[in-house]
Amino acid sequence: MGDRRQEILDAALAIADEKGLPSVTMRAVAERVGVTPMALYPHVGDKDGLLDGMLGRLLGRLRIADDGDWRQRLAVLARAMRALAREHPGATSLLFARPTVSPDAVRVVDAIYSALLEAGVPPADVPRIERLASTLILGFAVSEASGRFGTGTLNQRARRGQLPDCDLPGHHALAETLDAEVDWSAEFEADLADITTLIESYARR
Amino acid sequence: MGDRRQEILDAALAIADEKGLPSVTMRAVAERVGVTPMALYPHVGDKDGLLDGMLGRLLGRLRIADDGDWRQRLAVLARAMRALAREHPGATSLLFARPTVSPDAVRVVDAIYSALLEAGVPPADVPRIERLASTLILGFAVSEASGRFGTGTLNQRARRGQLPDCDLPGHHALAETLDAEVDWSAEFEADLADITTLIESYARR
DNA sequence: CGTTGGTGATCTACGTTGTATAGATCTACA
DNA sequence: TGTAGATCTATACAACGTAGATCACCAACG
Repeated sequence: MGDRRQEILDAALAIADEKGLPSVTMRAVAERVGVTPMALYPHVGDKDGLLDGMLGRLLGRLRIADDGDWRQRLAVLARAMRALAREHPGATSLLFARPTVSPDAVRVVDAIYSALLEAGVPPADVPRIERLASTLILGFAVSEASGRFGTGTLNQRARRGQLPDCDLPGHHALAETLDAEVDWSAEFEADLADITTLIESYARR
Repeated sequence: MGDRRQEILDAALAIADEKGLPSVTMRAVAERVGVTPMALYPHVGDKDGLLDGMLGRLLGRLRIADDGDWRQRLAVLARAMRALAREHPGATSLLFARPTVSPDAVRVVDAIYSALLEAGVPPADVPRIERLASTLILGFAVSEASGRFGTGTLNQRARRGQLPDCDLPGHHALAETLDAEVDWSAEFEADLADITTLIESYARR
């Protein structure tokens, strides 16, 4: 029974990957599964249920390492999350759109709790630091996948050309830096390093 | 001409605030403005254009302080962003959903650039730190508005009850901490302080 | 063997959505 | 007075999510 459900969710994810989230309609998913639209309802309940299920399936794919130092575990988890977002850019935007409390999501949160505790963060600070870290990691992944970070050099140039320069002193001062291409993987690693040092600073109290 | 457009966008924002984003339909907005649905099209172009316009109007409301120390300016901007998100929770979810490059958005980015430069962050690091800070601030605002952070104590209890405790060592170890109510304003200020110290650490190189 | 219950898929239909297209109305200037 | 441009309206259509009724199957029991 859960077998069919997985099949449906995977079909929905595939459609989102290929043609974008708006193309994920009950009819399209049904056709892909080889079934009538109404046949989906016993399995996912609802269109919203389908989207929630997609998100759950996404988080379910996250492999949670349980070996190694807390730094390694955190890094592995973060990189896996980003990889997932790049693999499924369409579905990634759901991460900030709906408040999922699926078992898979809780499992991920728990892994971060454990890492923070092992690092030595005071228990009273752990929930907040977890939210900070996951917001940053998820935010990065979603921003990268949804294009919020800008789609490259072209965009940067267009940005500056679009408005009178005199109104944008910051952009003006950074002109040459902004024209350089961004290595997003390097940026992600740098952010991860910043999170790690932040955690270490909390552990030293 | 832009007058009518503003009126339309404000009507759409009002509907989103009152009845949620899914209730923002062309017909509902038109009725609120006192006009036929098709009359909206010359002004917003499209349904997506309407949503983009709503986001732009939101960012346009952000007052950007130009007096005071960079710390103060950053803090004022961040708090204004959060206040805006709490005022318009429905429209806030658009922030991570669509890659807006409106003049207003660029203005905000530029304000952060200026603050970072004044703080003494090396120019090569400024764009990344800006993305880090804005991702965190926006992520917090969106998470709070959309309920991703969990809706309170009830939710935390439900979370732990939902799964076998043995599988969740982190939650188990933090049991009493997780039952405490969260002061979201205090958490936001703490995050803001963490961002500030991070910026200072980059300025010291 | 026939009957029964329950599980899942199907068929049809309805209201709502975004929007293409064509026509109506008003303003301003010659 | 007439004409061009801008703005709103009327009508229509395809696609969407899904309620409701029906139907096919298949194990279990008499």
